[in-house]
Amino acid sequence: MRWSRYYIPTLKEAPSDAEVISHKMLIRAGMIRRLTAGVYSYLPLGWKAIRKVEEIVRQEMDAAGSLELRLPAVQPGDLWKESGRWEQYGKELLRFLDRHERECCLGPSHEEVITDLIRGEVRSYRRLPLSLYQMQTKFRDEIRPRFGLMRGREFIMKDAYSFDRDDAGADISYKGMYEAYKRIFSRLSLKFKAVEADSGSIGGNFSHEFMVLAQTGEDTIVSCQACDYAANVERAELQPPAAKDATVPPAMREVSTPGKHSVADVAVFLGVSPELIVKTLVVEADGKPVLVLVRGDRDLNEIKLKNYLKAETVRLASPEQVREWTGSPVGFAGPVRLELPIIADYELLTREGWVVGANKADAHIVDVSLGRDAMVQGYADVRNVAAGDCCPRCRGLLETMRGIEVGHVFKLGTKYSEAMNATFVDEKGEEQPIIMGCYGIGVTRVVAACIEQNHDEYGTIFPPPVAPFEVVLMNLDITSAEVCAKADELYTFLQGKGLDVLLDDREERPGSKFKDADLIGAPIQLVVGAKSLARGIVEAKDRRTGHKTELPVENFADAFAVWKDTVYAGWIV
RNA sequence: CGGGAUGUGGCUCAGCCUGGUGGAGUGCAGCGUUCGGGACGCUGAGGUCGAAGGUUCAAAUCCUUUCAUCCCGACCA
Repeated sequence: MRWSRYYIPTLKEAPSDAEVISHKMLIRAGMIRRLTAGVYSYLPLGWKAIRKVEEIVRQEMDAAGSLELRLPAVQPGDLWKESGRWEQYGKELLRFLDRHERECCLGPSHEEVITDLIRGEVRSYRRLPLSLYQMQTKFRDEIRPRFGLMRGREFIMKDAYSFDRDDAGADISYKGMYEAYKRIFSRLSLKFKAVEADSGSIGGNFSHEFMVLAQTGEDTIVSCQACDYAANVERAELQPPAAKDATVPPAMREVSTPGKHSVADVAVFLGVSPELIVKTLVVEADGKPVLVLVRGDRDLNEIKLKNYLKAETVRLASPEQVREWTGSPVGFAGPVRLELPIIADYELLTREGWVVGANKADAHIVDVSLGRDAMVQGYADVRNVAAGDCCPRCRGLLETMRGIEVGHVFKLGTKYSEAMNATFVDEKGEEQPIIMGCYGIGVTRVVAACIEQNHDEYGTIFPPPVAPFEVVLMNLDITSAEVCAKADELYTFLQGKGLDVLLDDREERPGSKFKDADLIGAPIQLVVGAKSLARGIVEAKDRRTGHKTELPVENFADAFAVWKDTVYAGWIV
């Protein structure tokens, strides 16, 4: 491709509403433009990167035996009522009425549609197992879309679905997809980790997320330094404590803590460590109050709590509810003398003598023994894992890191097949529900994740498999017939080698060409100019390392081949 | 949905407090000088100052409403 004929509207400055690096870079490099909140146009360069990701995904899905198809984006509300998600999904489901006032939605995922398709077609065990996938635009009306392609309301996703006769078959399908995902993200040169995850509203009982490691990731993941345990912090478990300090404190007593309603304030005011304070969280579980106790320096994990309580909805109570239920403003709730269900985190078993809220304004109680002074109904694992905790598998040390969720594999089981009556007839002639799995990859998010993981102050640095152009070939002297001839010759040569080459033949000064080449992130830059040509060389730059090499014009083919291999080898993760 | 902020040429922003002929940089078009890490000079095009209403002799500026966008939080696959 000749740059003069291509369209890459690069910008010196990023729009002020772009927060994260990938968002800024995608816009500055002329790859995307925003239409409205969370909705972007993919410009030629951006679309080219997306297509490269799609192609790798497609190759690996095909290799894993999945069959590509294409399902509708417009879906009837009735189908979603059958699965129960019409009510469950909430406002994130983009709904509308058609001209006949029929309820419709734009698909945020396609479990319903694919289950509907299969239940009408697959009737016999002889047709199973079956695996189908598609690349499609998904619609999720996020409360707060942000970070460019990272969390949009409209985005491209690869979603695959497996259908099996039994659990053993479903396990094989799941494992197959898990392995395919590992190959995909490795081929994309991403540093990633597969972690155990909560399965959320899609349903099912077991899932793994594929996380691209990056500081700007929206998810926190924990991993064990000793074994291969890794999990989303939403899911990561903690074992009950092994040891317990049974030292009983002296009688509890109330102390005045005027205006000190945060753990940090109370700790400073009383001169104690936050680890000695019990944080009492007032929670509304299915409309009813529950007190949840965690150590002052810990965070409540609402998903664990929800699972423990077997509740439909769990949320922190409003300040009004806190006042009504505990008789005190937010910040002074406590477990002493309160007739509400109380759940405490396991960690609170390790010692006694806590500082707790007194259920009245400006007062706390010290030397509290939860066993003696409060009515704790149950101890459970309800807090977030933090760095320094013990691995639930091997008791090794856990560490935390940030990740961008780019893929998710679920074992759905029979959630949808039972709700929607998708069955097959087995060898014995008996009707059985199909066992399902579903597997997603956020294609557009992968592009953003690539940039989050690979960039510098000058622009994006694309891994070769994702780069819209692998080589930018700069012609610095377009008025020189000699330079043009050589540039064109190299251009043809490189294309002949199967490389995606962008020949910068624009009427621009060299400085602009260098800046633009850095910005769009091609892993290889080649420079042809009158000066270098006079010396018989072509300048080559490895975009990732910044190293420059001089390749001889004579015998360029061999020198380039060797050099290119070393550049690409540097990308292997 | 709660809290905070911002809407002024394509982009980044000043002007608003204290009302009186709408600005700069960048980008764009033309000409000239330049030409290996975003050159310089001159000329030019481009704005219903987010929208509506109000106050006023006069509104980008003050008031009200509204829409949009962003940030924090809550919510959530």
